Amino acid sequence: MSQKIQAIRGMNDILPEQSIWWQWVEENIIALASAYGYQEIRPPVVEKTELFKRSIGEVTDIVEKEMYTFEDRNGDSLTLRPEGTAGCVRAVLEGGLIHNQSQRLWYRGPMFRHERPQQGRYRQFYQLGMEAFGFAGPDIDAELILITANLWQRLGLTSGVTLQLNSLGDPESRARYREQLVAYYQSHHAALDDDSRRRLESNPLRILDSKNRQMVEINRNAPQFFDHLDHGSREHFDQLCRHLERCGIAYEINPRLVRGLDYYSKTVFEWVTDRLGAQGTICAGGRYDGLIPQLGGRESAAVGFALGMERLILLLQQTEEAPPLARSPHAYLLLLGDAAQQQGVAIAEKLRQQLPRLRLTLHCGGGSLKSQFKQADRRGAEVALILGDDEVASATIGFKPLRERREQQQLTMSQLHSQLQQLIEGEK
RNA sequence: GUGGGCGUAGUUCAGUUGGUAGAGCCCUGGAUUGUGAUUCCAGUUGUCGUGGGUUCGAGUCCCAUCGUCCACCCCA
Repeated sequence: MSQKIQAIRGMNDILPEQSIWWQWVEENIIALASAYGYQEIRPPVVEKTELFKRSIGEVTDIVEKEMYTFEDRNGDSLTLRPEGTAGCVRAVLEGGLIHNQSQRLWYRGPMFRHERPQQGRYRQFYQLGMEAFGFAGPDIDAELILITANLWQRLGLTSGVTLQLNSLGDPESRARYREQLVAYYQSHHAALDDDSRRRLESNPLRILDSKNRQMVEINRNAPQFFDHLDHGSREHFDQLCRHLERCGIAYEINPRLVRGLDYYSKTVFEWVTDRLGAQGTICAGGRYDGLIPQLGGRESAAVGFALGMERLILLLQQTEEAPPLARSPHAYLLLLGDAAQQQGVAIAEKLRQQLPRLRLTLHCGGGSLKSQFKQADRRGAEVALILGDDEVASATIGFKPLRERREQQQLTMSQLHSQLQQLIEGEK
């Protein structure tokens, strides 16, 4: 036997036991998206490397060491997308979708980052994102947050997640604040840990978010961003809070909430949980008005979020008592004897043609009736349909309910048709 | 990139101071020659992650390597 080939580290198979959960979550998201008037957009998984460098920021960890970058045959540098917003903005500009008009869009799909895998973090991971273009006010910020809150509700996630909010201000006030912060930390340089000294160069705002206990004291006395917020951003933020309050959405203001990606400004938010180990953020987003001109478009407002599918599903699996119901077959057709085996495929196909919504599994491969019944039961079928020599001779089919106490019946084909129809209409 | 835990059947795991590799579940067949989910009986399943070393003898001890999980960094 030759060597087994394994999947790549951090890139997992979603097996049927798991895909039930994925389908359930995705069905809810799709329903919500259309309920709020968002349309799906599907940009490619690969883009020019330059796109991510320009949008995410040259000096971020993602761009510096986590991207799957390779050279195409013609020498272009290409990259597997590490996040969804950049490609989405590129597509929207290229397609002319935000030329003098607004758009509400959503996307889903795999993202790639070369990081060490751990709980809730993988090299190929799935994000679901929503982006709104051309809306400058806090109403749309509120709408996006409400969509996520609505999603948790539909998924039965009534506790364990909290909403954190912050404002990063406009670029000018953020730059001013950044200067003050750098000055503050430089005056306490000796007290900083190694990570914080490094962040002082790369992303000083991140120091505020340090997990190191040693940093708690020094961070407490650091200048507060809220004191440096420009009037417009302050007003925007206050109105967002009022909207959320009127909708009964609880939130916490977290002045240390900073986004890793360069393009954010004004509103930022995160949904966090303490039930997933080190990966507490299941959904994060914010406003990025500056990104579109950065990618060559005309000045335009933009706001969006992304949620991590694996993290959300992990959390749901810890919270829900039972997995969502699988779409088990309505009927399982058992075949016994040569005559039945010869006709089985055609009979099953005819039933599916007549009843398009019927979920019918055909027993393939023969075996004893007993073992065929076992299969029917294990697949979760509502009824077993029995076709043997007797049935072929009398042009009937045996109909045995497996989930309720009812006698087995011998039915003609037209009786079978109406029984199956009842079964289909009987669900939900 | 850094640190720690763990690798034994499809799966969950046991395996004594080093002495011929086990159990539950799953699966297959039978008890019932055409009736599942309960019960009883029988049966299949292994490069003990891989390579090397110590030893009369290694799943067990040592070294290396790979994989995996968790954490740091960073992020959804």
